[in-house]
Amino acid sequence: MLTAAVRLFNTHGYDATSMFDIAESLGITKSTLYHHVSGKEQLLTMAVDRALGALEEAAREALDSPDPATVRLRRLIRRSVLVLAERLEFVTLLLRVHGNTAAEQQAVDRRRAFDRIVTDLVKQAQAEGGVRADVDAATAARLIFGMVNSLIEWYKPDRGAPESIADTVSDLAFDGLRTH
Amino acid sequence: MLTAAVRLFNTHGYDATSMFDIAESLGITKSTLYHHVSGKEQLLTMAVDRALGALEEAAREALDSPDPATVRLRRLIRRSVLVLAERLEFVTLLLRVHGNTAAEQQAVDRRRAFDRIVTDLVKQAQAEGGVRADVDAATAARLIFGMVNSLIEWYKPDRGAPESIADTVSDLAFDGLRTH
DNA sequence: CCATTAACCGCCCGATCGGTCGGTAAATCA
DNA sequence: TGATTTACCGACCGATCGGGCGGTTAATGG
Repeated sequence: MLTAAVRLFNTHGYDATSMFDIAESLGITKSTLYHHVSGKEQLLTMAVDRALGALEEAAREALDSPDPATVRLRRLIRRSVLVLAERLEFVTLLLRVHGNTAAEQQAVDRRRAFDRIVTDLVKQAQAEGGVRADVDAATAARLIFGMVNSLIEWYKPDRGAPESIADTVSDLAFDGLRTH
Repeated sequence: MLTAAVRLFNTHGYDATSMFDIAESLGITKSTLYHHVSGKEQLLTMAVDRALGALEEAAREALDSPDPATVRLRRLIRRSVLVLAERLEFVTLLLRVHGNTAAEQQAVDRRRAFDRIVTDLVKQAQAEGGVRADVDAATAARLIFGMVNSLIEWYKPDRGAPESIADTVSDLAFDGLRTH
């Protein structure tokens, strides 16, 4: 039921998807749908929670590990790609949310907390000497995760296994396009 | 008038923005707004045209130049960042469009044509030996422009001059995070 | 100065939306 | 078996939306 809603939200947009559409895609009526969920916003909340939960666990791992920041950053990038690939539809919805309601604002705040963790990790990696120090840490963090997050625009299971995509992304993030 | 509409589309979402909202933000009535534009969809079409026009001109430059593909690719990345920064609101709207109407579908098609040009450029650069050949060209193109396109999520004029952001992006794209 | 055009407005319409309510059939449990 | 809960439905409501219509004022040009 949640997955059906998320699929419709992603293909037609959250606002453009009516509760009738969701009910119809499930072969039930709108009334029945309301018997199971409290409203449209709850569907959104549950969906973005599922995405944020996985992302936050990956971030927690990166914080708790005793390894150097550079390897923790690389691992967080890889893990994030895997989360994106595995929960593609939920993360897609999350990344399209823009804080127009209270529930959306909360999701945006949690996303920002994630971004802050990444920025701090980049800063530590720079201090360690593992990452070049001539780029602003916040900018680099945003750009690298811009790369990661772009998966929601193009990733499909037949475009490669999540693990191999994760390798490509972290390779490109650390070594760039140039031949070595 | 167009810019007012685009600003509202970006902050509240296209569907969530009513023609009344747009008219109100201009200090006119809905009737007057309809006297100047044929409808809501025309506003969207005009806005994405303004974004696609600039992007397509950058792509044309990259195609017409006699330089090696590697330098043309780098130039296209830089020019794209500049277009994103200068026409941020229009490109933001463009990148959020998902082909739900005929007009939107046309915009998506033109975006895909742009992506194809980038992929071809990466392929040529790989053939030249200027770009590593161990990553799939289409994947690399999508990831690099995922990085570029992420600007719509965070760029503000006070976060640096467009030119310096363009340098950072192309540096990161070609050389990565690693210290050299 | 008069006719035409452009800019503007108030009022209305049909459609759609999120959500509610009263009630029925089916499952569960004592 | 009888009572209670759960799943389900049709009909309805108030609000909002994109858009249209008829008419008025202001500018323009011969």
